[in-house]
Amino acid sequence: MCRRKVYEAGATVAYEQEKLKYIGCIGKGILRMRKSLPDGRDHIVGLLVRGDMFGRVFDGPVHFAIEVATDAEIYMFSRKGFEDLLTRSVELERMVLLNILSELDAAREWMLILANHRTTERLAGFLLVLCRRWTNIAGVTASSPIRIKMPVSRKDMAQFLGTRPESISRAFHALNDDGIIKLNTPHDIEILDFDALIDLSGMEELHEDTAIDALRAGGD
Amino acid sequence: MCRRKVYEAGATVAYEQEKLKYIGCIGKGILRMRKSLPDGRDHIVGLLVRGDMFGRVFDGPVHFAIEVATDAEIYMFSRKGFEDLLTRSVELERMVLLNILSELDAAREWMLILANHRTTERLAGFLLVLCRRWTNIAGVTASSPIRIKMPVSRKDMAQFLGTRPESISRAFHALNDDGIIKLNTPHDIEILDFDALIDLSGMEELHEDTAIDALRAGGD
DNA sequence: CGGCAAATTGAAGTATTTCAACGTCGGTGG
DNA sequence: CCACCGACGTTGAAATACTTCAATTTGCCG
Repeated sequence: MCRRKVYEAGATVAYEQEKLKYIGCIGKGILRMRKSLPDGRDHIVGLLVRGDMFGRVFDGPVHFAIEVATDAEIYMFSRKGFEDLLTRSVELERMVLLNILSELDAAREWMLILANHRTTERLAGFLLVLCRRWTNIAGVTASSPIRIKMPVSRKDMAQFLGTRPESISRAFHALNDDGIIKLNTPHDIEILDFDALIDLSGMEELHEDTAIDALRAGGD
Repeated sequence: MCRRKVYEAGATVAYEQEKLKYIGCIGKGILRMRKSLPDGRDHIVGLLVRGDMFGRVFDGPVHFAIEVATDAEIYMFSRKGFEDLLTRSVELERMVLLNILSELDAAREWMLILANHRTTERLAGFLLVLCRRWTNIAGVTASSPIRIKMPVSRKDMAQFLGTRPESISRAFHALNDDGIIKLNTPHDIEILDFDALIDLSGMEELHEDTAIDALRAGGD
């Protein structure tokens, strides 16, 4: 009932509006959720990392294309089998419910970040989410200082944050010049000042966040 | 186990990070979900209308303040009783799960709208969501043409769409001057051209949306 | 080493923010 | 009943930030 599949970066796992016959669970790697518009514009709606699931339970087609950003390992459950399993196990159904609730939280957090006016503010929020939720998963190393192996291109970040690659680049270098981050290479980034990032992003509650504190302890 | 409460516009039903002892279900009126920042900025994260619920099932505190935008009627379920009920009824738990899934969809749709660059584009998306999901609920009248009694202030819209009240005002008048909407008063708006709104917002899939078609039929 | 895609930089054009001022509406108190 | 006040919406003008387009550099892969 469960198969393991390996994908290479650039592959497409599911297309928009496709009615998937399976539920996917990410074991390794990073996937993009992409929404394409007929006029050529498109947006990255979210990223999926280890433990995240896609393919809708008890419901219609997926609304976004699922693409592989970095080589990935995915566990596929037959949709029917999975639903039967859920139906028989109340505990499992509750776990799935809690999982979806936390995805909802994450989506609302992204909305807050996207509502920031300036690109540097949105980028700050993006980096914080990367650090806080994806430590040791998405190329975030809890070293001293914290080091991020950025898993997506400037263009992907731009589409996600509602701006252009050029603006992302300028925002990165602005943070770099202010001593808030250090750009070793375009995809190798160190976080030097978490509090400055938090102030920029407007996510004040992270000043007391335990996950961030743990990183800060190593990073200062 | 279920109590009905009436609130006046401006009241606060729940504060940020409050651990609610109940689950709320909106019967009438509109509520705002607000995130306040210590530095004075704050954002509207979402609106709640009839049938929407708040207060987290099987989980932690609410992450946003819940405020009353227009006089509202709310049904309160004791949290404990509600969870027991869910535990006993598989069907009910599944309904709640589906409800949360559609909230997740809605949040991702908002993310797409917020990722638009120009204020008029984001406002167009906002108006479409109002029409499509809240017909006959949130002051949207399925007349000919469609008429919206806007339930929130320009400032609230600005905070939600990540801009300033002045820009919202200019965007409204830009749409008005282009003949896409008609501003009777600041809060009494008619939708004249759905397709133009859809093109602006980038939500192309709405060209074939049945809910929009129904409105268009009355409106053209 | 060569070629290509990604990232960066510069400069001009466009959109938004900011600050200030004005108009309108609804409610209050004289 | 009317004048006043305050909140809200609108408008204008200057400052700022972002987009756009073009050119250049960097990094990666064969």
